[in-house]
Amino acid sequence: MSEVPDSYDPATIEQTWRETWLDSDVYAYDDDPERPDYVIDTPPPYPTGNLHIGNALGWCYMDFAARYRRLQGYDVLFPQGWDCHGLPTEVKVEENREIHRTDVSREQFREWCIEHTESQIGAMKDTMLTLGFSQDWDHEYVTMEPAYWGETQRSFVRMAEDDYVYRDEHPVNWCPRCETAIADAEVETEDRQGTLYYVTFDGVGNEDVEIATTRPELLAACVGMAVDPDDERYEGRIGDTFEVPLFGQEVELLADDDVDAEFGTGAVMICTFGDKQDVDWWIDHDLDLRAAFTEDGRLNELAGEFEGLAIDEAKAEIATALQKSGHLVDDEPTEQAVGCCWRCDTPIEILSKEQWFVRVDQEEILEAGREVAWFPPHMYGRLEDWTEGMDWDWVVSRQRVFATPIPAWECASCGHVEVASEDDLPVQPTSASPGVGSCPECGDDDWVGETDVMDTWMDSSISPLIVAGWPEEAFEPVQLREQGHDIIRTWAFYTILRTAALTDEKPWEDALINGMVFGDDGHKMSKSRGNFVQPEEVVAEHGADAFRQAMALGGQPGSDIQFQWKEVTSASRFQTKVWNITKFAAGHVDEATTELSDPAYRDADHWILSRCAEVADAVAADMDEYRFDSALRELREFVWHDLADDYLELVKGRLYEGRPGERRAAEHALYTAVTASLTMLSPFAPFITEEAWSHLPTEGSVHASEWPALPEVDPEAVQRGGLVAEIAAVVRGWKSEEGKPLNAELDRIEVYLDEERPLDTYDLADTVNGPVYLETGTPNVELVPVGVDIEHSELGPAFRERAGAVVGQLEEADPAELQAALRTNGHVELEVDGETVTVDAEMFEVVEEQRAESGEEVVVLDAGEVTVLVFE
RNA sequence: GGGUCGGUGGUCUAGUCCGGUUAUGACACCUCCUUCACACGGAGGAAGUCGGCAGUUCAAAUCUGCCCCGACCCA
Repeated sequence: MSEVPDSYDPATIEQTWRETWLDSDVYAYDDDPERPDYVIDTPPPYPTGNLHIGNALGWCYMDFAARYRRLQGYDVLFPQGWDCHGLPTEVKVEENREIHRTDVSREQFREWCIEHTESQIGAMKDTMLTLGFSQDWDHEYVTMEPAYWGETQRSFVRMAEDDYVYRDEHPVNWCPRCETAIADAEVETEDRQGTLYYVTFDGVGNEDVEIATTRPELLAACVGMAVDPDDERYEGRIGDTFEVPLFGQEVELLADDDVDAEFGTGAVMICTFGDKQDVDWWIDHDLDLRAAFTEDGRLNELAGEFEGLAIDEAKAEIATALQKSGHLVDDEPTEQAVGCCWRCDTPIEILSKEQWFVRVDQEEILEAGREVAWFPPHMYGRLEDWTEGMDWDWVVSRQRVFATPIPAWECASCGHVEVASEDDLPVQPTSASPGVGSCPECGDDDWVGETDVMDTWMDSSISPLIVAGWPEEAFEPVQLREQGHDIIRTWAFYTILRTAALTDEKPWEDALINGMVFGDDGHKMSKSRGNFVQPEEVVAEHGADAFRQAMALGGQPGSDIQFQWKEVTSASRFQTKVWNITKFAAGHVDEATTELSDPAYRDADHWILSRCAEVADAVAADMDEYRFDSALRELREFVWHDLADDYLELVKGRLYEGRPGERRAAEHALYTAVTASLTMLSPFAPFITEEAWSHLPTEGSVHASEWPALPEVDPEAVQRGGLVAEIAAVVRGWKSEEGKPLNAELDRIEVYLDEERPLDTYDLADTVNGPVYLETGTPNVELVPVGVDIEHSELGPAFRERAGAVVGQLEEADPAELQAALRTNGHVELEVDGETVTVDAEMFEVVEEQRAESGEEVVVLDAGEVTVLVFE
């Protein structure tokens, strides 16, 4: 406890707590067998050096959950990993050092990549600390370290033993710029403007046929032609032979249902390979393989005079040549969907290559996926759609350097492929030999180490296993995975696949999916649009707590949210409120307050404590469902209106000049409500709540406190307290309307209750600033019936189709007459459509307005179930 | 072309699953109020065809169908 400064300055206070927390163990995972675990499979981000606002949203969600679970008594493990391997770093290093990766040794190149990555990690970690995320940094993992990638290798070895991993030649997606195979998930379809060429294929002993293609550069790889079997234009032509223009190979016309007769001329050429469709036809019709492209996207010797041309050049030159030779009939612009490399946007090719694959067992993945609780639930659909649409196995080998080495060797003598044993790991097969010694097939010992490395997703897709202590410890699903919906088809998909393959388990209990963060104008953030916001900018302006609150309130988790500066403004104002409440409370409570036994609570105290208990339950229910938006809204509502506006105003009198027993009870209730509020707010605003906590007679950190569990209180007292609060609010509202200061003195007020109740007027008198008299019975006022209040749920079902007419009659009738009839008969009778209907008392209420009788110097106020007379 | 999610005062958002007071709150705007935690406050006000059209129902922001618009995913 100490003097509370008048204003709260996030910049200095947040920095102080950041440092304090780093040196403490408030966020440490204790591995305590007494408490239930709450383990988060934190995303290991790619070390770009910049934690953007979209990342920040996901980490806010995890941090809210982690902090909430700690308060609930869980032993929380919130680790942080870094997914280091991959192409972007290789490219960056090549750029920075002005080299090509093949200019230096693999070892040297890896070294430089590691060096580069380390500095990027530092920058992102700083942002995480700035934003107040509560990871346990003793549980940090870095995938480029042998300790990690050795486990990636182990997972590979085990999956090879279980026949999930195999090596084979198969057509794969190939990025000619990155010069590596890539998986389906790494191919993004882009709509591009292309040209559709109409090309004549000369018939060999029969009529010519015209085909349509967007890719004349593939003519050298043409191995067939196809039409729809039902296409009458080609009736009787199936089996005819044609000569491929310019290149001369002869191909046959096939019939296949998959040909779209509407497209172009209805005839297409089949090449190895233009797209996945070509691969299907190639397999179905058992065609030749004519590979016309090199790995760097040029035509090879099959293309004759066009050899060495890049794809774009080849397209243009071959089109020109077709025109000269008279084979180009026509061309027209067309829209086409082009598969591109998601890292570099280069259109991909399909090459047939010897590669390593992971078998995709769709049913196994879906089964595990269904066992996970998805938040929101429809996100499971994304996984299902993607999984069901998978038609190729996952190609996991990459022809790159900075990645986990594939732990395998090929025998130079007999071609036998030897996968490492677990005892060899971690291993660099390019510089070590297999532990097995000589080749088990031929006995030779001339090993060639595998130079291919693994897809980076092979590293990150075992993250839940790693954080859970696999392989030393038997794996059990961890509690939470948080990630964006954009990577369900990759990270979520691969993680479920791998966890099922390696452990036969689902990876997580809950999968919480965040949406994307858009700019203030509702568009995707981009520098060119000028709507780009960095988390650091927001922190500099209003502090991390305000940023975090804005993230929580942007929308419910799962939906895309717009970053709104006004949410930050409003959060900042709320924090001022919290600060002032704390300042006020700190002036009234001390250590003795906390030790008070059996406080002489008055009704207002019972009321606020019971409200607080309700809020604690409601907020916990929201937090359990990851409804951070709704949780924080409820908390703000309570703290601002119930606690500050109503309760504080009610007990000021007692606190400033009450008798000791009653004063101490108010102090105790105030202390209880304020500290409970701080605890509940601490997941959202960890800094200000910690600072506020430290100014109150509390112990330790707010982040080590317990979720409020307030005792049940007498419901009667709560009800009376609520009434007192309402009366105070009504009088306050009236004073304001009259233009009076809120502390304006009143002669007296009279409170009329239906029945005699021991309403606690002590606090009320101080608050309204005048004596309070409790009266029973009817006040000396005029009651003027002014309208009706229809109970639709009673009246509607009773009259069904006539309900509208009945309501109309009731609303038009003179309220005074309705009331008279009701008092005499207990019901009213109305003429509806020439028929007399009876409307019972429970179907409507006559609304009365209370007015002072003429000439009286009194104001009548209506506070729900009571009437208040104010005498000035 | 298929699928998913969304369309609520000027702006953003809750409510929609499970139909029934005056449709929630924030920001901005207007009026009034210095009061011993807070004017970064308090009390009020104005502002909404709940995307459109049909349907179901006594009753629809909420259920059903179709359509329009937007975002994303897939082809």
